[in-house]
Amino acid sequence: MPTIKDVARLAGVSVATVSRVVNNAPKVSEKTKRNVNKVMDDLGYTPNANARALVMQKSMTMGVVIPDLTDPFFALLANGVEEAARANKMQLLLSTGMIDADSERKAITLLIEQQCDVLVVHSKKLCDEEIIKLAYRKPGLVLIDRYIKEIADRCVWLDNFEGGKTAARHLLSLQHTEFACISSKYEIDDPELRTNGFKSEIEKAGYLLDETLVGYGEPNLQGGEIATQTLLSTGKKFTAIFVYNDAMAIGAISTLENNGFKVPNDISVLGFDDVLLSRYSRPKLSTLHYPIKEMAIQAANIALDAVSNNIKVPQKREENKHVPIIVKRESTSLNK
Amino acid sequence: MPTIKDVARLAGVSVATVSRVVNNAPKVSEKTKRNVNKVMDDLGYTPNANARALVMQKSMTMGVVIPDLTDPFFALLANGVEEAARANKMQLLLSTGMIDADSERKAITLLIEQQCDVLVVHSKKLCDEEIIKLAYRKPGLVLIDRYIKEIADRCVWLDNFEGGKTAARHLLSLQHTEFACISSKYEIDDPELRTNGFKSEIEKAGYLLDETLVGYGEPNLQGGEIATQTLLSTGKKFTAIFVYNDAMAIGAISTLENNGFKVPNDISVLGFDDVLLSRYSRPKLSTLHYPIKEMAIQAANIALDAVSNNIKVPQKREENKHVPIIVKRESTSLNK
DNA sequence: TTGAAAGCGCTACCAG
DNA sequence: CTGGTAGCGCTTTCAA
Repeated sequence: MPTIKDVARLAGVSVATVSRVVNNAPKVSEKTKRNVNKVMDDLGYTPNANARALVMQKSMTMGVVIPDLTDPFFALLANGVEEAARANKMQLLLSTGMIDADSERKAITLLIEQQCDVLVVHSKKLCDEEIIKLAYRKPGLVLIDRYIKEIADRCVWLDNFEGGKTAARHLLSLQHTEFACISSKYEIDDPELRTNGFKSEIEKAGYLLDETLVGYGEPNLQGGEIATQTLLSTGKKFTAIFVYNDAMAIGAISTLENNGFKVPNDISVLGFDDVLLSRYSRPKLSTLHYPIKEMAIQAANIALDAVSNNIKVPQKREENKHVPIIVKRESTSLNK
Repeated sequence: MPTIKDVARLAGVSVATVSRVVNNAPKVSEKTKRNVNKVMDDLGYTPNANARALVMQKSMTMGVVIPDLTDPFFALLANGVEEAARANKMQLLLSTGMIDADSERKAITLLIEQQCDVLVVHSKKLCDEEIIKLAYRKPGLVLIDRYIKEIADRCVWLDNFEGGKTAARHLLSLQHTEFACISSKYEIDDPELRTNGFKSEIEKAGYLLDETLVGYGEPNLQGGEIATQTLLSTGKKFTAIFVYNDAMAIGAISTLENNGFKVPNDISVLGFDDVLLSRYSRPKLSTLHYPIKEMAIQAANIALDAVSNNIKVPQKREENKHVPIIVKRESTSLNK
């Protein structure tokens, strides 16, 4: 690969001049500019971003850590960060770290080594203290999808409890009174918060959420199918189910229909997330929209602000908290 | 951020020594090693990958360019590259470049500037010559999902024509004789190749593919719905449809069912790609498995070989060509 | 087993 | 408008 020196030599100018035309700095004569550009073209010269980052002390690079690219939810999160990167002429680095604290830590470390200026991190397994420490070390690090009080202005998160309540309100407004709920067995806060929010609003309205009508499963199609089967096997009646996520909800619909129930006529099914899947399901899934892409972009922008120490307006915490909203499609309807 | 010098100073050793313990080079006494490690810990020192890349002349970085992260197909491609990167302790850089040649070129250039050692590129719009030139400049660049004769050993691609034929054979074996086909209106080779392959095999078997029973649409749910509506409006009879991709196929099923046709009982629907979606559809979609993740991993490995000039065994071209295979699920069945 | 120093490719400052 | 040069953080000889 040709370097700036090669260009300088062939163009008969100094490296300083080449640098100037590369970054089109003001004071270069048209003539030399043309000349240098030509040489660069001939040589197929590309500036070395590493060298530049080294001297500039910034890499124009934005990192994101997510558990898994194949999960459409996280792909959308990455997509948001990528868009923010592109908008700021930065390059996206991506690390995946799932399952355990170790791999999450490793993913973050790798990105820090690469000198990412900003870092949008999705981490569920690293403990609070460790993340707080990282956040202090790295001003451009923002946490997404998780709330830690001590660094609240560096977090962008969803109010899952409120989401559960919103779900309940939707179903209640459709005059349902007999509810079931499917949750995830994964050990993170979200499922519990959603279920509790749902339950609290149901009870506030004077109804009950039967303990045995709360099912659990892996947060995917099959998990939804199995959990629904279990719900059905209680023999208890319910006319509406609130499901942890869209994938499980689609599994629920499938099992329900296989057992002779029509969705939504006999039973309404409400998902969560509003991923692509929900629009592809038949009936199209009613769900709660999780604005993950917008949240990702916001996270990136907060980080960007932090590093360019723009007056560093400490964000109002409330603005970093998001609330999912109902997207009513076809899988929920009036109870009759 | 603390640098190697800070560590050296505080540990009372030279930077050379620190470097040795960071890279755990052999000849360092246990004692200094412990000492230096402690200082690094206290300081929260992280090596600067840019500086390292600069002197080592390699970045331990793998780049991938795809059109769009939100498309599950491309997410899976990126996922494959990411896995290869992780397996080789490299970091993943991702650039998106869709729509036009310009943005594809820009995406690739960005990655080259970042000094990615290997580069897996999905590009449909850049012309052959330009890609060939890039491939010569950059030994670690491998093209995925496209075949260019001159650099065949740097390409990993799918035989779309053969895929169309496979689709036909599947439907033929199910005793269908009246066919329709839905293609994509996008201006790339793939749709045409698939349709032509399909047609050729149908005709070989002595049947016809009615020109008016070949529909076109955007390669998404809605495109499939609209195209199917058009097909239906011809009033002509068909018992099997071969659809360009899974998203459109699901749209087709939806429209078919809305018009009173049962899938697969009245009409069989066959998709292409075998993305996640196909398992979430009801009936579950029969489709052709496009091994994009494996192809991505292979592409990364070819690139890796090329840069570490491992005897540089020129790959057998045939090995770089992949053929989709039928995944029979529920949307296709015996014609009766 | 350790240290000194050159140099990777680039930017930015200071001179001219 | 242009050139010379220090130095970004690191690895890697070469000496000690």
